[in-house]
Order: sequence, then C-alpha cells, then structure tokens
Amino acid sequence: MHISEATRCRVRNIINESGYISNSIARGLKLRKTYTLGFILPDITNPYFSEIARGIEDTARHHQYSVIFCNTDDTLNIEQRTLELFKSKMVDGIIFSHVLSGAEKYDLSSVGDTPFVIIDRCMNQEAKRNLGAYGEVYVNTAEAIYDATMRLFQSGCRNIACITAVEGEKYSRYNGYRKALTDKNIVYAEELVYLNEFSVKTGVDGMKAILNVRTDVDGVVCGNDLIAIGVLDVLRERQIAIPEQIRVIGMDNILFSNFTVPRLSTIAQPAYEMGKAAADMLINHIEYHMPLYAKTFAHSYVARETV
Amino acid sequence: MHISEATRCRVRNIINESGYISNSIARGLKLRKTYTLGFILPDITNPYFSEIARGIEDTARHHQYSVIFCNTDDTLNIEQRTLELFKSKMVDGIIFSHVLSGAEKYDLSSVGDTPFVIIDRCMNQEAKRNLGAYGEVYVNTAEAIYDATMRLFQSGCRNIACITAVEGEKYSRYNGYRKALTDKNIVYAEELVYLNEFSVKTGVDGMKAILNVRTDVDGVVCGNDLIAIGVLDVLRERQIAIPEQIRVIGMDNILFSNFTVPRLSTIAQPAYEMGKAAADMLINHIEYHMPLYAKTFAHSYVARETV
DNA sequence: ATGAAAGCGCTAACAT
DNA sequence: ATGTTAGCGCTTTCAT
Repeated sequence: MHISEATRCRVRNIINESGYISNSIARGLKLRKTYTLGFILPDITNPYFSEIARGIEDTARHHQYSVIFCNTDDTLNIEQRTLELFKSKMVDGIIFSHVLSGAEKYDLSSVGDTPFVIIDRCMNQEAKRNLGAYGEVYVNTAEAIYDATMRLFQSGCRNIACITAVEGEKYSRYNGYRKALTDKNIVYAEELVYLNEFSVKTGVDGMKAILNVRTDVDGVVCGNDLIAIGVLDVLRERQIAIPEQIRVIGMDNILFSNFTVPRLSTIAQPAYEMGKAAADMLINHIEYHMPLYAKTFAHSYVARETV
Repeated sequence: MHISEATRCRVRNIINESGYISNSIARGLKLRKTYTLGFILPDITNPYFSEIARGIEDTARHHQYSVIFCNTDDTLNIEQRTLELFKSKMVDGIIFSHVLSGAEKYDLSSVGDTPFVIIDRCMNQEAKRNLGAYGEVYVNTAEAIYDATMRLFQSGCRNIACITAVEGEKYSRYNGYRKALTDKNIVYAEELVYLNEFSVKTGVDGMKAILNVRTDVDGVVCGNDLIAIGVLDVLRERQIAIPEQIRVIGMDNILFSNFTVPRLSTIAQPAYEMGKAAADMLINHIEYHMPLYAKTFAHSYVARETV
C-alpha cells in the first residue's frame, strides 16, 4: 500500500506529539507473534547463567525481541509450569536449561510447536521421543572434565578427587572423570568422589568429606568454578599449599575465578557466546525459517595458578 | 454465575485431556492486565543485580506474575526505549534501576500511569516533577559509605582513598566519603579519589592510579565489592599487606566477597530482600491498591579480614 | 443454567 | 490513495 510522504510525515508527527505507543499485546494476538523469548534457567544468581542471560537478552534486544525469564532451581514442577506459562503467553521461542535429573520423565508436550533450544544441558534419548526439531547449544562437558582430569595427571597427580553435581548420562562431568581414570588405568575410588550440586557449599562440604577419609589427595577436579571456590576455601583454612600439595581445576571461567588466591586454573565455557548463539539460532528460525541444530562450543583451558 | 459440579468436572477433564492452555495474551488484552512485571537494570551480570533479580522473580512467581527484563548498561537511550516497550507490552508494573547520570533530563512520560518502583537508586528532584506516585526501595548508600569511611578512620587510617562510580547527587557514595572527611576535619585530596564505574576494572585502574601519585595511602573505601576485588588484586600483585599496610572496605556483600584473600570486609545491602520488597510493593499496589512508598533498608557492616 | 454477542487494539483483506 | 471491516481468544454483559 502506497502512502504519500506528506501523510507519512503528518502521521509521524501526531504519533510523536500525542505520545501514542502501539499496543503489542493486541498486535501479538492478531499476528500470533509476540516478539518475546522465554528463558528457563536454574538460577540467575549463578554467574555462569547470568552471563548466558546477558548474551540472550543483548541478542534478543538487537532483534527487537524481549525476554521473560524464570528460575527453576532445577525443580521439574516449576519448569513444567513455566513451559505452560510460556505457551499461554505465546512466546515465539524458548531457550532453556532443563532440570538435571529426572529428565527421563520429561513432558515437553506443553511447548506444542513453539520452537526451542536447549542450552548447557543435553536432552537424553527418552525425552527426545515425540519431539519435533529443536536446537541445542552446549559444550561437551564430559570431554571438558576428561581433559581437566588428564591435565591433573600430566601435572603429576595420582590421587585425584572429583567434586561435582549429579547430572544425566550424556556429557556428565562425572563420566568424564571416570573415563580419564579408565584410560589411565587407575582404579576408581568411591571415597574420592563427592556428588551434590553446583554450588560453593558443595565444594566446601565435598572437600572436607574427602579430606576426612583420604589424606593423600593431590588433585581435585571441580564440576564448576563455584565448587572450586569452596574447595580453595577449605584448602586455605587447612593451610594446604596450592598447587604444591593439591592441585585444583575448575570449570566455566566465571569472572571471579580470575581473582581467587591462587588464581584458579579452569576450563572455560564461552557463556556469553552460547547465550548469543541460542538467541540467534532461535530468532533466525522464527524469522527466516532457518533450521534449528545442535551447536557445540569448544572448551578451552585457562592456565592460572592452581594447576 | 453458577455451574454445577458435574459440568465443572467435565470441563476440567476435557481441558486436561486436550492439553488446552488458555491464552493470556487475549486475556491480557481484554482485561488490560498482563500479569507481567518489567525489570530494567544496568547489568544482570553484576552479582548485586542478579541477586535483586532473583528476589523479584521469586516473589513475582509466587503471585503468578512473570517478569521481563532488560539490561541498559546505564544507557539513557536504551532505558527510554525499554520504558516504551514495557508500555507497549502492557506490563502491570515496572521495577527499575535508572541510569546513574543524566537523570535530570529524565523523561518518564512513556510510563504513563503504569505503577513503578525505583530500586537501588534514587530519583532526583527535577525528574520527580510531573510524576505520579511511585515506590522506592533502597539503602542510603551515602550513609553507608560515610560509615565505611568512619570505620577506616577508627581503625587508624589517615590517608583514605575512595574509588567508586559517578552517581547523581542524592545518596551518592562519593558524597558520603566527602562528609566523613569533613566531619573528621581532614582536608580533601583530589588525588585520593578515582571515579568511574562499578566494575573490577575500575578498582584495578583506580588503585594503580592512586598508588602512582600517593604512596602513603593506608585505607581504601570502595563503591562496591567488584571495585574492591580489583583493588585487592592490585594490592596482592604489589605485595602490599592487607590490612597492615592498607585497609580495604567494600560494599554490597556479594557472595564472592566472602572468598577473597584476605576475606573482604564490606557493607552489606540486602539485595534479595530489596528485590522481594520491590515486587511485593508493586503487586500489592496492583492487586489491592495499597500505596507505593519509599522503603529504606538498613545497611550493615560485615567484619572480615580487610579492615 | 446456558448461549449469544460485544469489544479489548491491532492487522490484513477488501471496497471504494 | 484512503476507508471499512472481520477476527485473533478472551471476558463480561445481556438474553434466553
């Protein structure tokens, strides 16, 4: 439809003067498109996820999308309800980090045909059934922890502990640790492993528990940097020299990992880039029907002072 | 309207079986109520704000509200556009941390009659004009930094530096520092002050700059913990003993401030509680017409190892 | 107790 | 080039 420049200008003026702002709720209802993305995550307070969130929101904003978020604390119930909420709010796409365990009972039916991309975590085979296309953005964390463990071996460690969260099968950090042991022909010792959640507290509790049983630990692989911070704290209290007596390696490369004492050696995940990639993939799919796919980011070792 | 229990049950069954989920966009258009809150903040990556965000989202979710967020990086332009976006999306209320400087040119007209509460930052007098009622949730940070500076004096410091961000007049941390100096009859020395932004980089740059000019510094008040982390890092590199040679005090009490070496003494702000209070106030206003008001949270000193 | 219809603000198709 | 209208899915008012 052609509109004269004069009219166009006149209308623009009226709009500016009257302070009129079009109603995108009505627009969304009519167009069946709301220009909003839903983001489900465990906890925005976790620096790794807030970095991802920033990547998502920045990207979304550049494409005129906005993002609505919800913390699940890895609670299946909250996640399911949020999926329904997002459906109800007609989000154009969903980005989510689904719950770690219990994923096999996963019911994604409420997402309907809303395109989604899973970030940071992989969906296991059972849950994939009856699912349409979806995207994935992740780092192969099993490989990452395998590498981390190997680095500890190469630095001379023999009794390597592993403190991480319980996860699903695929890309489980714990499995990466196990594989490294196997490849090195080291017998697995249950008392060197502490599995709980991705938090500082887990690092503290885990390190203490392990030290109570084994005094010969000379290396610790941590599931993420938060855990590593807890580990470092316990080691400092016990005046155990790092890396001389015990070497520690973390994962994520959160901002703060560069400011621990000694500075934490860690496996970096490009969190901001991952968030950006997820949002880009989703928006490209929504706007131009580009296919959703699995995108794996490489991890990288950041050598600092604890290995 | 009365509905028989039988009918009610029959309908419920059909709903469950068919997987029907009501469309809240349509509902929102009709009711002029979307059950969503907008949250404008500088940067979700800042632990202080992610803590606030968590408080807001948790509270909102408990009241069946969801929250849409936007990072402004303290850019007036992005903030203005987001305000318009929120209006367009018919959010029921807005919570925001507005830009630090340039607030006097503030144009809040696009919020219209959407209720809002300002968090963490105070609106100056100019901007307040022509504004309806609004809420405020904050800590008197000028007083907090005044206290912090006084504590340093009481610990024996004489040459106290101040590294913080540039802010508006009211509750400015810098002013708190100035007032402490005045009350102690200490002459103000410009070379002891570094003003930039609330980041680790500012702490690093500021500490280096000040140390270059003054070697007799014996205390540093930091505008927030991020800055303090940068300061601690420089001091460790220069092998300056903390607190023996230089005492450092931070502000916010972010999770990580408890894991620096030495552990950072800081002024705590109850970030989560503040987010919760803001969301509660807003929702109570929306649902029950409770008045919006200014709520001040007390700061508190967390004694650790750097003072 | 149940059904019908109007209208929230917008867009797209159609008529002038 | 401009004006009119139907309908997105919901709630509410009014009829039956």
